[in-house]
Amino acid sequence: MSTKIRVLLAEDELALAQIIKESLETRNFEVIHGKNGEEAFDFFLKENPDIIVLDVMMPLKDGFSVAKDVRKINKNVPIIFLTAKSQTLDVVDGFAFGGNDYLKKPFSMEELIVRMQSLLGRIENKTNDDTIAIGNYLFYPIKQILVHNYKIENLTHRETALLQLLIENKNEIIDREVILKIIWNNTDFFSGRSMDVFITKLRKKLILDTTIQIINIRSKGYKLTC
Amino acid sequence: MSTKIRVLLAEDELALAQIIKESLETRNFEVIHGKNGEEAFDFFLKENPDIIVLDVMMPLKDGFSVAKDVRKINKNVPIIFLTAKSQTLDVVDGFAFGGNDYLKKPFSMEELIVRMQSLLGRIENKTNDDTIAIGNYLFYPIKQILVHNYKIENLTHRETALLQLLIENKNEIIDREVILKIIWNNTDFFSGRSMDVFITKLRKKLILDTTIQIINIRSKGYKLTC
DNA sequence: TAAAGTTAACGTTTGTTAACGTTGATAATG
DNA sequence: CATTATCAACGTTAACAAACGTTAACTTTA
Repeated sequence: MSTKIRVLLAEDELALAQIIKESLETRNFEVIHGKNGEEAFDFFLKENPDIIVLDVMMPLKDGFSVAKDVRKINKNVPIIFLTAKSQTLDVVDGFAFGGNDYLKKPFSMEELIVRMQSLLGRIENKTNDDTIAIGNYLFYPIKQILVHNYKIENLTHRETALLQLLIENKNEIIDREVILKIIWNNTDFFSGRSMDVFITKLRKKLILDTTIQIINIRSKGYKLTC
Repeated sequence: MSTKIRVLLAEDELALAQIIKESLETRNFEVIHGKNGEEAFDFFLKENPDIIVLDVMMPLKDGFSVAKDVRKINKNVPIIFLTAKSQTLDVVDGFAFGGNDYLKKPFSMEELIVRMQSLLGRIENKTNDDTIAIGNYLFYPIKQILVHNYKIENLTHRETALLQLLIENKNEIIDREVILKIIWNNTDFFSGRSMDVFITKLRKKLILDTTIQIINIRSKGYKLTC
């Protein structure tokens, strides 16, 4: 199972396609580019991408039509439409043809990535218990290791326990006291200092994906986001 | 913060309604059942559901009519129509009345659930606290950052809380006292001074889009506009 | 006796307090 | 009636203390 997410991008404006492709590649997506609807559909059949981004207006075969044919074969792969028209009708049509989201041009890369991650997120995080995906790391609590791009980083027991607690409560604040009670079984001053040290250690070991952050909420606790 | 998703189901065929209700409940949805259009609309007003599933043909008030009235009050809640007729015309009408998707009877529960999840996923991402567009900034309350043109600006917890409150009440005045009570849990003189400081900090961090303004209404409170 | 975890020391960040400047509404004055 | 005085509300900056981050020395554990 490769960690890179494979994106099929169907876009006839080559300059735009290039920009999107490069932006996505810097974020560790693999991008397959079809220059028109037919080519895109061919690539879909051959490459089995994880997510599809379709321009609506394209030569040979429009985006809606591609989506319709894709859905005959695969009901799950997320589809995002890019549309220059802003009419509601288009948007509605997109959903009717099996799209999951749409973006009006012009759009920012941030927006596209957010939407993609949202659609992927629902599928992605269903990995099993002894492997947890976190950003573009894989975390194996039982083995006490973090894997990034096939490179293994060993974790100690305390590091593992702390990271697991943070991941189990991803995007939520965990009170300092709660962490201390669970992992150190003790909320005194020195345990607090110790926790700080381990937070530092984890931040260092997670530095290869900058989207992962362990955020401190002063006087409350910590929150892991990605 | 993952409370049950609340579904309003409007369906006059009681046997079918019961099947849908039970299926959804086993999947951890909470279901409110209206036996006709009027009852359904009443429930909508009282219960503020997360998603609405409307049979089109119902006594007293049909599904389209319910959708039309719902949309007067709430433009975001996803609406799915159930229709026995298979004409495209109906479908188009459904979208015209503000529906987001439709299912032809007979349909499988799997299909209904997939459609529901698809719509909920999208909405979650728009209204949910993950990403909020504000002017040409993107605000990520969970990550405590503001992004402008790919440039990241870190926010502290207080800054995040205050900005989120302002954005949630965009274009409306929030009373000083309300802000102080919610964020500082305290309305004394010093908290007031502290709030002033944070208003200044936010204004500075939002300076890259001059259309965004935090306006003071003397002796009342603040209003964020953009 | 290495490796893991804790303690200690010190640097950095965050939120509060304080001091003072600016603005706007109302009242007093010529 | 226009001008000025006054005062409270708000804005801005900086100083400060507490919380947190980081590094390294030290102690414990397997």
